[in-house]
Amino acid sequence: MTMISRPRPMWAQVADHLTREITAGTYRPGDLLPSEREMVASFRVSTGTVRRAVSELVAAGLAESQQGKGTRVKSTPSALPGYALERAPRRRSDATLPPAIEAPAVSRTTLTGAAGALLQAADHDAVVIDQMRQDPQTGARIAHRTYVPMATVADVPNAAEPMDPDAIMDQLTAAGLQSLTVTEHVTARGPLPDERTALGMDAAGPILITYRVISSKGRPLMCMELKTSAATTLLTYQVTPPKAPSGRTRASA
Amino acid sequence: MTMISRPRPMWAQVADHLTREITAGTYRPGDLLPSEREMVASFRVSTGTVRRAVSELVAAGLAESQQGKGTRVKSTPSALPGYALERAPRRRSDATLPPAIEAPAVSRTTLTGAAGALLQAADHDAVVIDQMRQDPQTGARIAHRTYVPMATVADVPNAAEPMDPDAIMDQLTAAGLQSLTVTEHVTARGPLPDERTALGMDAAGPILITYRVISSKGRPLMCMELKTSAATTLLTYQVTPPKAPSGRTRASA
DNA sequence: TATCATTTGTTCGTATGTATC
DNA sequence: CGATACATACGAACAAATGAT
Repeated sequence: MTMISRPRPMWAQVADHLTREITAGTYRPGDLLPSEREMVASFRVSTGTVRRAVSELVAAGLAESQQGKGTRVKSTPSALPGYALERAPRRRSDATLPPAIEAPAVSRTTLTGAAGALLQAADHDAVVIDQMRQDPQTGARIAHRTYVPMATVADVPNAAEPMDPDAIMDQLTAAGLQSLTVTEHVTARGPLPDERTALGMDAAGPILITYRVISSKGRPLMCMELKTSAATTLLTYQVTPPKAPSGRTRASA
Repeated sequence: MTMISRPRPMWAQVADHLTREITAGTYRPGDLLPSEREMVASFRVSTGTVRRAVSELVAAGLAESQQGKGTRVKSTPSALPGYALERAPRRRSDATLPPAIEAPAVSRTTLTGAAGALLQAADHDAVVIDQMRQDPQTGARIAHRTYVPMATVADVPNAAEPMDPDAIMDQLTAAGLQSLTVTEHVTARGPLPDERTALGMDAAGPILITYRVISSKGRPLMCMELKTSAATTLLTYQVTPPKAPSGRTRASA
């Protein structure tokens, strides 16, 4: 049982508590959360408070409610959506990131969810490097996280050290890894209460998440995750027009 | 005053009503919406119902609430966020869209919000072509909309007719427009209640929105908007690794 | 500075509807 | 059919921020 104190809204505290229990594995994917009535009893709060907390989890993609059945922990928290819409981008221009406002924090975790799926290394261990960044002009914050699987650390010793995102490619090629490809995935979801505070999101609204995966000959080497408030950030891609429209003037669908 | 019947949840009906009044101009950007108490009185519903409705508008980016002041209509509904994060994509692969499941609907509106800003033609008139698409495998729905400003219609007569997105580039080059560039913008926000039904979103969660702008020599010609449920769709971009890392091995930040 | 009315934010408790098993 | 669980709706009270008096 976790203590519930005053200043932070009680619905947020309940949501935090459930989030911790889910990420800690107390409730495993597919499990049913306690029913609303049970939580009302155990947390000693009203139904509205519990409903608000659960709806935050659902908005964040951690759980799924269904009338008559219950609220179930999502099979893979923040997993990848089923339908992949591939876009056709081309031109290169330096991927500029705003400056860091904190020292990088290095830790180690087990790969789960989207990062695990994209790195094809679910349940494997990885080094994660967290660094908060902020655009001086607009104040927009970006939570930057790099996942480096242990297999990559073995091949590229420097990879586990915090470095500028632009310098990573150089390190990989210096380590002899060839034919590097980069794929970027974009998705969005509602923020968890603690993500909202970390990103300094005053208003409501979802967060944009991009995963940039660097692979060598089809083997994923590392993954860089970018979380920003969708309300303050616009992702922009330069795209090539379909190559030289020679003769194929396709008709309407 | 709009009639409020039963089957659709009352909070959704109130949200729909407010959305119509905002888009119709009854409440202009910057205006305060009626206070919760006033709406409770005028709609004859409870405070909770009004709060739910208003929170939907806020999540969709149409309005902004502030304690002690009121709820204000956002300066530009679904406007562009301030901070632009430019990514560095490269490789081309055909931008595949799932098949259409409805006949295209053509209408005409005034450009506002993000589309108006991106086309640099706010408050100008444009032809809009709506077409719902659906992926057969996953059932993911995509609301596809093309904005063709009247200025472009004048130069490219066929542009105002529904056609396959891939064929548009051909039409533009056939009309003599040169050095075409394509820029794609990605953002996300909470869905309006009617968008949620249109996209068949059962669960909660935000929608991903991409704007693909085609320009000729810096002049925006048209804009294609794509709205999908973020829970079911993953946007994917192929990106070029920074060109030939010759010697510049940048150190950490 | 202090007070007050207004407005949104939070929390409570209850009742009813509806899907699931 | 009944039990369970979430969804909707109601009404009340107090807290906290705001702006004017």
